[in-house]
Amino acid sequence: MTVAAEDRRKQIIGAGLDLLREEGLPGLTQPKIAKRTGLRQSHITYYFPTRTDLLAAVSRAAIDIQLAVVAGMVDSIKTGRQVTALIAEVTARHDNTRILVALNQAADREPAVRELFQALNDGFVGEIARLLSKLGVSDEAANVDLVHAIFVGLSVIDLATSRKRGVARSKAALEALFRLLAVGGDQAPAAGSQRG
Amino acid sequence: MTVAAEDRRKQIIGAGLDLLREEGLPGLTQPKIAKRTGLRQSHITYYFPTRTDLLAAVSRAAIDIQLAVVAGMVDSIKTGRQVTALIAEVTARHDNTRILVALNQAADREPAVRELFQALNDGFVGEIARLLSKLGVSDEAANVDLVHAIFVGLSVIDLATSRKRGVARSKAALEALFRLLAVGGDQAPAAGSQRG
DNA sequence: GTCTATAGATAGATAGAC
DNA sequence: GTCTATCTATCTATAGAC
Repeated sequence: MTVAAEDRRKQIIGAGLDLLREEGLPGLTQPKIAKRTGLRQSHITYYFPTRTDLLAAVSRAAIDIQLAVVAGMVDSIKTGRQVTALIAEVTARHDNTRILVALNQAADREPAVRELFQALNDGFVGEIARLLSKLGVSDEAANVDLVHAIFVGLSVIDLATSRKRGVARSKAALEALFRLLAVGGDQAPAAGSQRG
Repeated sequence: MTVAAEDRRKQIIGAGLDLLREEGLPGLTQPKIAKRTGLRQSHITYYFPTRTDLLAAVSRAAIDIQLAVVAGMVDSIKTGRQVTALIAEVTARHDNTRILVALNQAADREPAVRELFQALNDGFVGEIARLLSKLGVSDEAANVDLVHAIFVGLSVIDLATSRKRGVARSKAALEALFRLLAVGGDQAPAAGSQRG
């Protein structure tokens, strides 16, 4: 495999990621990738013989991006006051959510992607545990799964909803959760905890 | 519009719902509906001239079902002890989640469905408020949105994940949530609250 | 008003030229 | 090994028969 070929593979995957961001899984087609990369349609088949191959390659890249997003999010959080605003902002990034939903959908249909998706979930869980530790909240499994679920749920709901103040509403829900976690986690209700 | 025509419309919508349950949005095609109903493909176009018409009709029916599921769930809950097991069970119904995800995806692309989706969310929110009241938990907006997002998040994660004990894990997260809500909600930590 | 046959668009994959 | 032209499958929509 030459250097040029490897470049083209990256090009194809990059175009595929952009399509997932803009249109979700149904947008990931050979003709659309061909148009964006300047390659011919049948050329995509050459580098990725079957649709499953293409999907797996793009999914791998998408998962890396998702994990980088969440890792960056956790890294940038220094105090408990920032956490809800930062997560709420990410739940409102529809391009990011479309990738998440596309991966989810692909995993539901393609066993190959399903296995990859496990890695994404495990990575998410690890990062969230790191976040909770940072905030001084117990990182027991149930707490981690709660934060994971609310992140996914808020993202998905926001994608399909055009309600006003969507981000503010997500932020309020996140504040409610983290307030509860702080109170319940160390059994010492903080008298001055901010109320949404 | 004759009675027979109305029957066929219902048949078509019914077949469409089954396809959403089994394959999600990409499964909703005229040929597949035709096969299941015994009608010809072009017949589907006759009753629903464009794909958007068909999608809107099926979405309407799907939303009714989703609301009925959640209303039934809330109705059947008598005590706080049941709530986590019941919700966890619903989050593991993949056919139900596929409809939810399909609606979400359709709403992201089709303005017509997007509007309908608002009704689903409003209905969800109303039912969850009713549930929280029933349980003696404050039904303030943030709490309702919190439970809503957790429900959606757990459902979506479970759909694409083949982890062992998925339901048990969802149940543990829900138990943690409702324990926190009960404690934080009425400011009176119940000493004997069960731990997951 | 109801239905059939056919057209038109778009997808993924193959055979074979260079 | 790389690329082009072509083929088959699948989906939606239309024109027109009954």
